[in-house]
Amino acid sequence: MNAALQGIADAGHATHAHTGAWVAAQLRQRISDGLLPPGTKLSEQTLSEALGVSRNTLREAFTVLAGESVVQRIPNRGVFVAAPGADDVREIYRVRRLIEPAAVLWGDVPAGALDAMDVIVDKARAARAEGSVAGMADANQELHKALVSLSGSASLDALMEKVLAEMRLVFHAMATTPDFHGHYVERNAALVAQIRNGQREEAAAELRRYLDGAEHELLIHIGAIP
Amino acid sequence: MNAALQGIADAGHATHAHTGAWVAAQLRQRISDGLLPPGTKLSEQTLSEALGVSRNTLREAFTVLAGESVVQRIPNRGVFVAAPGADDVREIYRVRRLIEPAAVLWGDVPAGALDAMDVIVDKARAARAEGSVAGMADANQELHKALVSLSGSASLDALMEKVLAEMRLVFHAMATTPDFHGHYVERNAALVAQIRNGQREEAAAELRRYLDGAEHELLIHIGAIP
DNA sequence: GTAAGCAAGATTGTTGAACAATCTTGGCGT
DNA sequence: ACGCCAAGATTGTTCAACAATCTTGCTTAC
Repeated sequence: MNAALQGIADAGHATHAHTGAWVAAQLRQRISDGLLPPGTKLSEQTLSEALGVSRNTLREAFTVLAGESVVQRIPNRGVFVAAPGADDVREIYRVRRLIEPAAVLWGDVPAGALDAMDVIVDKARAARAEGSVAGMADANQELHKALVSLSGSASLDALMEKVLAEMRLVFHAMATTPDFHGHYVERNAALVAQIRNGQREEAAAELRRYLDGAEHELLIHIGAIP
Repeated sequence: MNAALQGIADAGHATHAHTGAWVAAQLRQRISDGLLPPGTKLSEQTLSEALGVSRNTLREAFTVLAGESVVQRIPNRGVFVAAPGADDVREIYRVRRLIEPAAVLWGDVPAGALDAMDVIVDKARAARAEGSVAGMADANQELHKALVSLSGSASLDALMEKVLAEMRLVFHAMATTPDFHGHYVERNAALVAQIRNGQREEAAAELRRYLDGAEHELLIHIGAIP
């Protein structure tokens, strides 16, 4: 049995409203944390035994995760943890480059939203100070999620969440994880300041340049651009 | 058996790669066409017999459709065709008001895209000339889908498709279906002309006003605004 | 007469087993 | 080394069963 699956069965086992949804959540977490790296095959028999659920219920969870593109289903071959490639990275940034600046430009900023973003920026600075790449990555994702949430739309929040989950898969697929985020800590801070000053258009334009650069850097690192 | 289900079993029955996906497609179609109106209960036993599939496979289809918000699942109560309310309408327009103008503003316009839009506008005019409300509604949805596709993003296309499907449910839920779209035919045409002229910012701003008005009109009609 | 409470029936949630279809693996022969 | 074929393993789908929950209709008390 895969070591990453050990102990899943022990975690809170009270009767769950929807067992299928619970199984999906467990797998989503394990995948997001990198315990189940991209490309890993998720065997029905192994997993159903490890999780203590029937194959049917597990397949329901697979259907949920496949709908979220967390997992790829190949007919008669099985289910694999999604392994995003260069095209997926480009698609991720197409989405981000559209909804993030749009939320900055047209979203309304509720009281406290900017303060919350400042807290996130401080968290990123603290992580940088102690050299925590993971901490910076988390803070970065948190900030960009907060930007999209200016839209006030749950659907866009969900789309952004899906996109960021795919970003985590991209990072997990990389052999070495250099510090992409260090460069962006202060750029994020400047962005928040611009929004606070009401310079929406400038912030949106800057954010688009920012995302262009980030995409380019990432594509170079995964070898899609020489 | 519900009359809307008659004949489903007869439609092309060759072995399907994924029966669950096929069942989901059948139901999605029936719901989108209004044969299964919002609020309809989808009984597992009835449907599994009508479609000639097992309850397990049907439940897999339900999981897919629930993930698309086409259907609402209430634990131990069953599955119902989604019945969007005023809040859902507001959410729909939050999304549209963000991604449509953003695609107009920042998308790149591939050769032929504008001509394709002109064709759609002509289709809308023809539908209006012969008084076909359904024809105008279809053309309208097609045009706005084309606007979002300027983004070049499959994810945003999918989100727009989901949103428009929800819009159809809203219309199906209305007792009377007045002509919302007649007013917008020429406004759509003007929008395409602005894009053709390179007046992106003006087009985006106009589109936002347009969507504001449409949301307001719809909310009034469903009685959410006095 | 109405409302609360309860029992019987129906529906959903989950499991286990079974079988067909397809894929993978290993050995075989050329 | 290469292709081919049979055996085993895995997935796709169905069926049957049972527990948990909901619905319905009846009874009973006030």
